[in-house]
Amino acid sequence: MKKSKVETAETKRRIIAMASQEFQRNGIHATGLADVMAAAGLTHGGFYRHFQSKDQLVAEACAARLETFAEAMEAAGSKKGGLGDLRAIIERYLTMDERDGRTDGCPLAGLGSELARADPDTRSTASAGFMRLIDAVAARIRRRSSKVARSDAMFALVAMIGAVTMSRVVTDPKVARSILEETEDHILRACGPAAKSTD
Amino acid sequence: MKKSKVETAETKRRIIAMASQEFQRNGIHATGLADVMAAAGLTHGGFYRHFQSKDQLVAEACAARLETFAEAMEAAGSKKGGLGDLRAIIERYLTMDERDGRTDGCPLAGLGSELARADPDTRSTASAGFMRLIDAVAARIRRRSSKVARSDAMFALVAMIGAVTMSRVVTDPKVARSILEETEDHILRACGPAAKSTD
DNA sequence: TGTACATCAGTGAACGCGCGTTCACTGATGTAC
DNA sequence: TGTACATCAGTGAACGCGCGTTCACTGATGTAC
Repeated sequence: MKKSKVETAETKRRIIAMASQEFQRNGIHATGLADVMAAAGLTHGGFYRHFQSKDQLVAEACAARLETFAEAMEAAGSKKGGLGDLRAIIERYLTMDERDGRTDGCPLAGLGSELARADPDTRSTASAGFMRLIDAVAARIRRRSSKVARSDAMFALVAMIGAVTMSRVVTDPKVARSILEETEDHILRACGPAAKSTD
Repeated sequence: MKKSKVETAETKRRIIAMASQEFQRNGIHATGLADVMAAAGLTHGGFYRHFQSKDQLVAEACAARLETFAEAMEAAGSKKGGLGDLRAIIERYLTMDERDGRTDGCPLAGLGSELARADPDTRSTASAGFMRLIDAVAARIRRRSSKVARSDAMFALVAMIGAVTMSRVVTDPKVARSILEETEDHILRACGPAAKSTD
């Protein structure tokens, strides 16, 4: 039962989408290829018509999710017009919906320590996504130089990634919420329009 | 070959120490019990004389490493006398040695996304360790109220955890170093003695 | 203090299971004539 | 346009492997007398 090129591409896209969802929910190591293929409505045997290895799927799923997530961030930050709103981006990231997996979450927070041990391809992909997110955030920070804005954006991102991760580690939802809220306050104070700065 | 109580306790301590090391290096999922037992100089069969399950080992190893790491932080922050030095604590955390596993690393950064999916016991243990680290950092931050100091300390910690995690994801060591250095600058600016604050 | 016995830390083989990967096969599709 | 054939996406069984866990066994220890 050969499929048309369009169908084949659509199937591959669906496998990647399901993989990215399962990895985000259960982690990379804990997600089996059979789980992913079943979620895509296929049997596991067909996997190798589309990918050379699980590692390749991990890299492509990571890239796809970073793409989706970066678009969501850029959209959230552009709603209010002008240079865009830093607060809107941060509020989209630091929510209980993000913590509890009710949004298309950030793979850097969801898979951070697993990505740190992933193969070079996946880490390169994740690095590129990180840089793109930095640019998206930096575009909403007004500073004398773009270098300073990028530095502030990088800091805001690592703080958000750490905050979402720790909000998930912590068992008490109230503590989780306060981690997210306090982080938001601190980032806005450090990087918002009125922040003191070295520029 | 029954062992004395002292020997048994020492063996268990050694298993936990080796486990904490292997988990930190390779991740929880990727570390097998046989690896841990071999590192402790034992065969895998004896594992269940000391633990009920791998989950229990994970919880105890996490607790042990957090204890060690918190002590190292407290010691680093106390060297220079007085209330202690925030900068010394941050400098101990945000180093390439920490990134590359040449120190007794922080399990919150090393295992973050895996801990977020761990069983409740392990997450409770990790939460308690996180709170202890917050206290250690807060003790080096001068603010009008201890509540504000704790809030600043929490923020400094999530930023450091995110920074170390991302410094490991990123493939280029120069980028990794700059993430660590810029994060240090930003935290000192946000939480250091001269920081503007809401208190 | 000396003897007999119960305890139990540690060994190493074995358990069932799920993993990533391979493969012979099927049959609808795209292609060549 | 119609026919014959090569392609290849997807199936489902099978592969070797390592996992967490169990278990019968060993033998040095602690304990009871």
